[in-house]
Amino acid sequence: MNLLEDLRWRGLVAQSTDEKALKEALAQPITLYVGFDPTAPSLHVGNLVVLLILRRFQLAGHNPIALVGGATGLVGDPSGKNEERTLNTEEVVGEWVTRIRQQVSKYLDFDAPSNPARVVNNLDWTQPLSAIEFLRDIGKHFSVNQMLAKDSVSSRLEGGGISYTEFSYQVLQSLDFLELFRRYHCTLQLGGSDQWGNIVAGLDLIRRVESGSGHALTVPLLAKADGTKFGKTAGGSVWLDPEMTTPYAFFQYWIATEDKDVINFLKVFSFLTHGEIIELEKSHNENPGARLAHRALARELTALVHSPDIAERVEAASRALFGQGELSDLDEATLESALAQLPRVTIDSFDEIPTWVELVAASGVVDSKSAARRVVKESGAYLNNAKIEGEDFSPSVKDFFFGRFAILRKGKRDLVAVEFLKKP
RNA sequence: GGCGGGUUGCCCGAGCGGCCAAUGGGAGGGGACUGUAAAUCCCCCGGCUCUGCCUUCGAAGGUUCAAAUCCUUCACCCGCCA
Repeated sequence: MNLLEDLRWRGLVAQSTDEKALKEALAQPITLYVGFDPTAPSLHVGNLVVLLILRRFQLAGHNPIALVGGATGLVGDPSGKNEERTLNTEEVVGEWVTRIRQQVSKYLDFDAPSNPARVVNNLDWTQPLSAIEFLRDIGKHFSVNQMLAKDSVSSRLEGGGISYTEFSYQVLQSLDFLELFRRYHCTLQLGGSDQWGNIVAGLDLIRRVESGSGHALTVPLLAKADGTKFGKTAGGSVWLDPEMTTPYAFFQYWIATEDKDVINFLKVFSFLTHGEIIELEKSHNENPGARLAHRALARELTALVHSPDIAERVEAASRALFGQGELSDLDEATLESALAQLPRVTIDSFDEIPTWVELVAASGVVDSKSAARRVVKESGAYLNNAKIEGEDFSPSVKDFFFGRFAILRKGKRDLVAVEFLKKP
């Protein structure tokens, strides 16, 4: 099965330019790129879809380029947005560029002998351009009529309006494609399906300026089976940065995937073979309660995004803490390493142990003490897996395993470690 | 430039001098049932030193015993006319 067929099997093809031509082009190694605009300090799981496809292309022998939008990030892409975005400062965007550059690098191989990856920043060729050059050399090739017809623009004209800044975004992105075509003979751009217009605009520019041709391939915007947004939790996005979403929380996010989505997600995100996925699908259909597919998904992705080592630790923690067994049966080392994955609060004395409410509020698992109190009132508060009652309940010394650890739980799956640490 | 309409809690959206921390829906949270799933049902959903107090209804002032509700100025949005 070739790459394109594999992508189709995984449900990763939304639209492409002439399929036959693309297929033929892919018979030889080509150079392709995907752009990531720095709109946050980290990429999130939604960005992972396209990023992993880039990786799939590299594994299939093609030359991947990850473009970090140091320039476009300063302007703002109107695609898929119904409102003008507020601009971030150059310093902030610059900082994000650095971080995302590193992040993206993790998924690509820069030492591949025949097809090493590249990371580029479009600020490099956009910055030196003067306004006059931009208007004369680039702008001249764009028809405003066509620009206005683009979905991203026309929907905004009907709705909240659009600034000249965002209106110009497609020109900048087209320029990127042209530049990469010139520098590296990059002939394919991948992106989410909302990027179609921008990508095709780039192809037009390449045709006009260089009489060259290239291809476009877009990926469906990933949605959950129930139609809600993918990649969001109560706390916001699921980030790739371990400082922003801990590996444990990341693992938990995947393990809590709805049944209806789990096989699809394995196809989209995992590098498991078709055979392995079909096998998991079978076992999942026969015995969904065993959650084998969920576990595989969570393990694969945590290993990929964080590391196999971290994935193993986090999974062990998950098993220990959610296992059928008694917490008191765990040995100290197992418990300690499991708890290391959780949000934690420390106490330095057993004389006046804070209340359950105070501890949970301090952990950040709830937004306020009121919220924590509510949980107690609604009988969702647990200490070491036993339900507690009363807003002023405090753990006592005997509740600490090995004199060191107690585990608070809010609801079904939010755990907090309380650790006793002697004052130095 | 003129005339009119709007800005409410995470989102949508009622309220139009006291009974308003503010109807309703969605999102979110807890419980029951399960499998750390879905569906369903019940409950909750500004904060705190919690029978009370504090801060919220675009911003700042003002009227009043009392304002999200009235007045003034400012900002932004949306219509219609020029």
